[in-house]
Amino acid sequence: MKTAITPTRSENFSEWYQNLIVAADLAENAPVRGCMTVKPYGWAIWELMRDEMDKRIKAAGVQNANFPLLIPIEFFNKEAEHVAGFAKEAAVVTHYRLKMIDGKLQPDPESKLTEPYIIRPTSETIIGEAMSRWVQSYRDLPLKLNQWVNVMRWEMRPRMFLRTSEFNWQEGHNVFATHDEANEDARKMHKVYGDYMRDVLAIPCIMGEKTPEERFAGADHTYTIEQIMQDGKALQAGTSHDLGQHFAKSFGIQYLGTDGKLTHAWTTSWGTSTRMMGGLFMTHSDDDGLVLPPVVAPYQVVIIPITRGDENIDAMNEFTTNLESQLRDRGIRVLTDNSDMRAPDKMWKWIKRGVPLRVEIGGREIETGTVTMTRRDLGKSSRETVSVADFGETVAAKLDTMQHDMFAVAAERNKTMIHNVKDLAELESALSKGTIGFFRIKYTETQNDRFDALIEKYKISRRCLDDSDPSFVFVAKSY
RNA sequence: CGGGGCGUAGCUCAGUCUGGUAGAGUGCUUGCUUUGGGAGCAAGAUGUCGUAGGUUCGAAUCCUGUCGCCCCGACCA
Repeated sequence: MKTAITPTRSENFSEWYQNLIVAADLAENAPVRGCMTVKPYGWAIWELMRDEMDKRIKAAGVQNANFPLLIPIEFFNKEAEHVAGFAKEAAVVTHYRLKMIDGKLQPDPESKLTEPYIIRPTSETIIGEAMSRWVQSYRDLPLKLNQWVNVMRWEMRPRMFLRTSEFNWQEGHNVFATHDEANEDARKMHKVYGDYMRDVLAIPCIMGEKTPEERFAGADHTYTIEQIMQDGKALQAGTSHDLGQHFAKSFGIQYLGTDGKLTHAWTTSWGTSTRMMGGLFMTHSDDDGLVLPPVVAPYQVVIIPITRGDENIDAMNEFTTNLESQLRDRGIRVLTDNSDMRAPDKMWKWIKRGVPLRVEIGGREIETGTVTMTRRDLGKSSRETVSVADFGETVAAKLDTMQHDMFAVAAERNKTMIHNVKDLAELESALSKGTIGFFRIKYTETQNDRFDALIEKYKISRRCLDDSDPSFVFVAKSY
């Protein structure tokens, strides 16, 4: 059978993924190394994802703000572990103007900055500096801030959406009076992320704490959301950190308590990025292209008029206008594709872009007052004809069902991707046989040289501890 | 940053070994016939052969430099 994307997932997953991005018109590689240009269709998906996440962040009592793109190097120096984590991938701004030298525009040597700036890879430091001034008294706490910005990390091996040198994200930074509150907050935002993945992106996740080996540079605890891709690899889709007092001490974030004593505060930070889009695409899509859960589909329904040139265009327009308004009244995003492409080409275009429901309208439907529709996730076999009178209600119900079905299908697949292994021997045996997915093993089994050798040999890593029993750890290959 | 591969039409690539006026498929444009899961025929347009230099009567082709991309490592929120 001919598929819209070649190679197929089973033939070559990573090439399939790259071709998917092109076929669905999501993004392209930018002229700047490691960076991508997100195209309108891709960005429309991001906007829906972002708006939904923003709503949930605000519901958690967080306010949005905006901090500078450039961070003084000295700020990075203040937290030793943090510097070590990001120094190797920092882009540095050293000059502030250009000059024509030998017919070429070059940084003007005269404009060299005495103190260079780093383009933010994350903003703990510059926000920490602000917090040290904003937090004076216990009355200023808790302080909860978030920003939606782009950041830059000089990646050696970029992959669209999954790892790009520049990416967009939200980073939340909260301050509390006590460690208990801070830790509770880190866990709370972790849960916000997990709920979001399930309800909005229809992606089942493994949620848990990072082991000390894998936690964020400068954190006491890192809580992660790990997704399982169709090829069994892990994707870290969001993290929430309990930063202890590290940044508070480095930046002097202190408050005067009711006891009249000056105490260092406790901070958290938590982020999700455009990487989530990569996870969304890799989780649900198939060999014919993108499959989007209705909640984040720019067009939830596309109406495709099938014309032969001999029908009454006015009747057709009247018919589709009625259908559109039925959907708009229910807040459903709909597009009628009146472009002059041939009908089969339109079909494939919207299949590749993952539109949840395709509606076909031709002379047959107009005559009988019916509508024919097909679900993207189930394909041709789900083609069904309903009466115009029930259209809006049927569509709303189908979109809702589809959102849940997509989660269920992914959850079912995840089950087959998680393997319990009792010791290293069993783990190695599975890996050597090419078993894909996550392996659940006693954490203590991974505390030795033999496990380190397996990491080296099979490119695996500890993804996170099992939330239901933290003496177990999940191990997998990752993106 | 190491190892390998590749830069030729919008896209995928042939042509390079063996130097001699730039090619195919697809897409695009136009027309007719078509149209319910990727239509057919016909006509047409499209290039600084990544880039800079060298060798040569002559370079996509040979030589040197350089830039970029992909894959595999190393590195990594």
